[in-house]
Amino acid sequence: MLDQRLLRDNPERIAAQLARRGVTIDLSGLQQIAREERNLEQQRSTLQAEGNGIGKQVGQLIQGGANPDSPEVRALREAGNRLKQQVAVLEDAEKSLEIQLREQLLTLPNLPAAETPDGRDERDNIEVLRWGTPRQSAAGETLEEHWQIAERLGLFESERSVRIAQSRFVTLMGAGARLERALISFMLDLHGRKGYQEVMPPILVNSASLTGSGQLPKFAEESFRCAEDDLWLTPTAEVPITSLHRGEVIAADALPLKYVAHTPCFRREAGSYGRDTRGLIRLHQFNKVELYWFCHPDHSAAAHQQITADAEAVLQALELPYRKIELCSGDLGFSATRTYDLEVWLPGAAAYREISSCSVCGDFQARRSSIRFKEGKHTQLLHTLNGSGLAVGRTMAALLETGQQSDGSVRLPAALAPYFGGAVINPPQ
RNA sequence: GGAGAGGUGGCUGAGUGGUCGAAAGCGAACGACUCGAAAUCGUUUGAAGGGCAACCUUCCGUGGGUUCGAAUCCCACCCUCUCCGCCA
Repeated sequence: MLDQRLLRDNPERIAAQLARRGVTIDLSGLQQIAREERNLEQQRSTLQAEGNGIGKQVGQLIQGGANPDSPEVRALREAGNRLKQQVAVLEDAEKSLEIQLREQLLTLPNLPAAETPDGRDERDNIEVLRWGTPRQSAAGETLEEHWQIAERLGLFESERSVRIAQSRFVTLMGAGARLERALISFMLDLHGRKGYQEVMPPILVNSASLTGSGQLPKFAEESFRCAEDDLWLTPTAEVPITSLHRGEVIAADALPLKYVAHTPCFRREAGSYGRDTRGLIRLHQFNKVELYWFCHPDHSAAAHQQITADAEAVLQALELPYRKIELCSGDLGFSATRTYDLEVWLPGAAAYREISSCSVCGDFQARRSSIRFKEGKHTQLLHTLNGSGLAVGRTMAALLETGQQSDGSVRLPAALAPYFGGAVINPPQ
């Protein structure tokens, strides 16, 4: 959520920044509301001060022995009543403006950081670097896509999963299930050694949590919902982790708080009919290991570099070639001010695919969730960052395509062997 | 699901309808003592909004109500805890 003071004083600046995202909006109406609200607040508080004075007078008179029914006291009581009515009217008007204002502010995305390059959509994103040598098919060699490999090796069931749930769900089987588990443990351990505290949060989250991290109110159609209970299946661990400290004031010297969590993530993938229908790339339920920082505003830019490096470290340890993309202003997610995407090379598909997104959200989520820190006497909003480290299913896809051998087996990176219990997946006998 | 108890500041925990934003303790900050530290003593220490200085308003789970005045009384809701039942 954006700062109301900035809205009152300088809506042009907000509009200019939102324009970089491709959001054109006239904020003069909102500014009016914000100013009118402040105006009412001032009037109301003056009247309340008057009323408090009357209350105090009455109290003193009665304690001093005055008759509660004396004309003097009665006159004061009547004055108090009149004030109370006036205050009630102002209060109602003020409250309705406040609600309007908040409702509308909650639908506005975050402002892009100064460093974020301008652009309209993903075509304007900037490639920052490439790591590793992408595997290309040798002469006469055909590289399979991961779902072909997985089917051949019996790593998952897709058709039977439709029976269990519906399309876009898979059941990992045998070595496939074991590899998923190995990857989760491997990632958690790797990040744990770098100072991230491991957490396993609820994956059903309430509306307040989704609002706090920015998924509501605008993106309700992206999440699965248990309507009876005001609970939703979390689309990312970013949601429960943000709310882990919702409403708190944290001591400055406790920052940064760094968390890593593995959770299943649930997304409706509305509007992606027909895309990535096979395999592990786009599912309603997938595993993800998420990195999350609560940090001091002065350190968030550096933290963004670090959290991205921590995600890259997983790809490097798994020997998976990737490239790092900086998103342009038009391609940023709702809550982000600046984002790096990591795209892993899929040799079978001969394409880079997103496997991690590392964003700094400034105070946007902190304001929605009221998460502050205290430094000396001052309490102020902190900054939040999140990054996938990594999306597990897509990691498996990359490993299968990268490690595929001409004999039909798949070779896994050495780092994974202790977790998986071997470095090769062989075809079934 | 049934019965009971309770929700107060960073934490623990008092609170009779009338200077209660709230005792006390802990924690924290500063100062004194000390070569330094501990201990001790003293002072300070909640948040949001508005003016941005004095100051004003609001906030004791949430929302209503009674009253000149509510942390305190009334109503509804939410949540937590304990016991029982059920259950991995």
